[in-house]
Amino acid sequence: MSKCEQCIVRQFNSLKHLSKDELVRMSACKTSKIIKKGEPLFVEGEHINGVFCIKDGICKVSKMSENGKNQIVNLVHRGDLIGERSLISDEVSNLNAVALNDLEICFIPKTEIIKDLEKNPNFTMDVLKTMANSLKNADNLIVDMAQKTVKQRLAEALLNLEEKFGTTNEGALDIQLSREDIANIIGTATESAIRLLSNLKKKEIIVFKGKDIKIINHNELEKISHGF
Amino acid sequence: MSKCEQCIVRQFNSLKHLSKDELVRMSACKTSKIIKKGEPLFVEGEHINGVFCIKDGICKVSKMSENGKNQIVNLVHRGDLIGERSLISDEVSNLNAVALNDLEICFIPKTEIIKDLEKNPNFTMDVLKTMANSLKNADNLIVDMAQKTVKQRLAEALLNLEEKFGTTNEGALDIQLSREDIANIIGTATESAIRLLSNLKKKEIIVFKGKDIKIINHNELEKISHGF
DNA sequence: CGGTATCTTGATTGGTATCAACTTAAGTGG
DNA sequence: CCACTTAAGTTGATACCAATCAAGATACCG
Repeated sequence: MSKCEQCIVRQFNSLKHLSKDELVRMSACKTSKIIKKGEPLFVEGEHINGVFCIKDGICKVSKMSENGKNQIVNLVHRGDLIGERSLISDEVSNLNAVALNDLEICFIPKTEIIKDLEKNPNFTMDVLKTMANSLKNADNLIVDMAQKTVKQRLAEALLNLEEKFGTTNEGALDIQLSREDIANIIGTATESAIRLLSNLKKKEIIVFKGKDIKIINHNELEKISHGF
Repeated sequence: MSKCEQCIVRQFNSLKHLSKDELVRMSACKTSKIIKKGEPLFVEGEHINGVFCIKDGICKVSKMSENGKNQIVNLVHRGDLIGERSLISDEVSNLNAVALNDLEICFIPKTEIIKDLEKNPNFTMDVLKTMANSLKNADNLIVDMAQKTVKQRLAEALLNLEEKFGTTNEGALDIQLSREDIANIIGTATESAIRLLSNLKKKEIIVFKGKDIKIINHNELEKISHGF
């Protein structure tokens, strides 16, 4: 099994602030796992009791609404930590995490890492920073959901996806989402998302390359997301 | 000027974890202020550089959307801290805070309290806990905004307001909100909010007492918020 | 080569925003 | 105290957006 202290991925998240000693200790108690595409990493109501560090792959974080619809609240990928909240509160998870493609992750039990949270202020401060940033993003998302039209939200989502996940050699978004996933990101019915995507294609703002989506006219998409 | 170490309000937030010494030091550099109803505590784009502790009154925390509409993302009151994020990041505020009624607050400069954040793990952990909880609430709000109808959101908002702010002697919500404020909480046009409130009144689920709102039929309101 | 999941398009319905007119309430100054 | 002004609340009519239902097309998989 690979060692935490040699893991590159760690550089991308709060774990980079752990000392050599702390990493060795962590390495000894962590477990690695492969989650297949479509399989859950954890589900609503589950006790997580630790954090997951994503070594490879993309994971959709979602929540069920009362009417049975799935809302994706975040997409996390290589380098991200997930489940930090379980370190702080003993509540069960309020979110689902499902692999969007094959997922390679490490699980670090709460019992181990909690010591670092108490004794390593650099680590704690970084967790705090990450959480503060998530909170800011969440506030922005609330405003968008409440005030923007579905069309605007789709345009914005496409731009955000490109910024976050980048593009392939051919210029397509480097993330594969079903129409349903896209609908669940922007919070609308699948058919509505499909319809709007199809409109964007007609206007030659985006094109479909097989399963991939490629943005051609960023400028226009930007305009749409701002309500023009 | 009153002293932090004797302040009751402190018991309600993370400051309760500070030591006597820390409080004395804090007391020496804090400033007290009265913000009149309708006046801003801080606005979007401003450098806050400290935290506000609310001694009395209610403050609406909102964010402007691109189309010029105001979305209320939180209501904070007596005992709450606001501006914690300014301790962690040097970014300007992304939110507005406006007094809903006359507001009595203390301001503690970042330069002072940042030391406690670095050296008092109990305090840091409580800030972390508070933030984790805010994040959970924000996720829930995202799902509600994305998936619930305006009618559902109004019903839910009324119940939440009652739970958070309690009721007066006469059983009315112990918070005075304009129709516009209510609309900005649930993320809809003012007229839509008015219409729905008026419907709830017709069905004798709520009544208006002067400026106050009183919930009579909690059961029915609960049902509506769940989509029936 | 079926069979199933995903995708796509059309028609219909209902919810919500918007615009406009009006009523009521809340100051303000004479 | 009244007349005036302004803000806030209310209601109706209309148009637009998005959800839903239904049907068909395309891709995917054993």
